Amino acid sequence: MTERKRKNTNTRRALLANEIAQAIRLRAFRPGEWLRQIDLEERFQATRFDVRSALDELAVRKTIEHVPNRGYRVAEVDMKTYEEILAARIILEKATAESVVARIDDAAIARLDALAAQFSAAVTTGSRTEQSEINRAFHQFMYSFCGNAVLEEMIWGLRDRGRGSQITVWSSHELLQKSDREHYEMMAALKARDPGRLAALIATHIIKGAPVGPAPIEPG
Amino acid sequence: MTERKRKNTNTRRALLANEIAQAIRLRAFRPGEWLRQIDLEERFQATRFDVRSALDELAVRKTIEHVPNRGYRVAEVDMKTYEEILAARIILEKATAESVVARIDDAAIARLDALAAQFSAAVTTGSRTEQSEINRAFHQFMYSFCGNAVLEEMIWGLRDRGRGSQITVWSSHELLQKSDREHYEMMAALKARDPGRLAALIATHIIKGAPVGPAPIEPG
DNA sequence: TGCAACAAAATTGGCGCCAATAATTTCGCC
DNA sequence: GGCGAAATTATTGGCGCCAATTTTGTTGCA
Repeated sequence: MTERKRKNTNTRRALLANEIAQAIRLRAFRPGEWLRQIDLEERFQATRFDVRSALDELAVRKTIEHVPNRGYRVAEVDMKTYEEILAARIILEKATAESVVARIDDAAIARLDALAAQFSAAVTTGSRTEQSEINRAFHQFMYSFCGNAVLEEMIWGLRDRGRGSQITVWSSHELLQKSDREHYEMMAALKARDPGRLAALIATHIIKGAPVGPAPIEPG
Repeated sequence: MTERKRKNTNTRRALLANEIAQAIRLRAFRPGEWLRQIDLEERFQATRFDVRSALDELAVRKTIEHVPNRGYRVAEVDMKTYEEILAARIILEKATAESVVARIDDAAIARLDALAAQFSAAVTTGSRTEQSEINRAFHQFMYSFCGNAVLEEMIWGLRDRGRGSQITVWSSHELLQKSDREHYEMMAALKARDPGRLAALIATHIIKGAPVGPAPIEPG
């Protein structure tokens, strides 16, 4: 009766899908770029069948887009959808504040402090992808205390989808520093056990991290 | 320049996936039941390949579950996950209240009134699936005015996932009547342009529609 | 020189076959 | 007669092949 464990998500397909998803996250493939199956099977040492399965999965997850008889390309999200994604993220991520404050313990707060410090360091010395990964780790660890796996999953799905926009996440060094500062403000709210303040900070963090105003130009 | 339309979601796969999803929604296949590929290709007159593609898609959407070398079965959501889904639904559906109130027009309110009346009728005369479909139509139409397609999509994804639980949605006739009454209370809040009240009603509607207390026993 | 039609190459995508694995039945032994 | 092991059957799943389609390149004509 104790043997209902093996809920194995299909090993190979999901594995490759995540590899490709990560490559997209790291901007190895840029929004709008075509993903040729032949290139992928060579790059990831996979069979054509696995590549196609993985691409199908990513298409369902809206990470990429499928055009019949043309292939798959990294999803480009238009401005309207991007704003919808941000609005949805604000709703979901704000909603974690209360339970995160309630459940997080001192050890976890210490670990978050360390991650915030890591981000501070990366702001000056690290590469763009390092900054991104540390930032991700910070928020992922914080949200993991909300006690709702379904919610978490949706948040990360949305964050991934948002990458497909033209908006550069930290378009200037000032914004990067602002993000850095806000991390510490969140830590303060956490330590003060103030969920309302944390929620407010999360909202501005999401909005300010991606400025809607002057859209930076992306060279083709 | 006007020809960037054909974002054709893969026709056949998605079509079959939705057919199967609907069958699951209508309880033609019950949670935990195995979906044999041979049966499906006969039932839906599709090739084995299409069946498998559709099943993969549904597995990514968490409507069904894939067990390697065993096949696909309708997802069974455990109690913990079910509560997480409800919590997430409350967050998302409440969040629509403000913009729905702001955007909905009188014609739409009239149409919603009609749907509420249809549901009232179905409470006494209709079948369980009729009730379910009308209820779905009511909420779908209402939420369609929130102006955020991403949000809507997530809401319907969660509602579908929730079907996999052991909980019977309207476990008694009283709960069905309660749902009916609440629809009219929502209409009143809409007409009064009171988003706060609407949000509160949505929350209780979700909680009360699926009682957590006395879990009804399902014969194996 | 520009444009259109045609030909060649490259890429995607449907599908059927058969090996691998699990479920079921049968058979033999205790 | 009950239990376990081996054989049989059923089902899934990996994969390669080739047709359909699109893109690129070329040629001929105005």
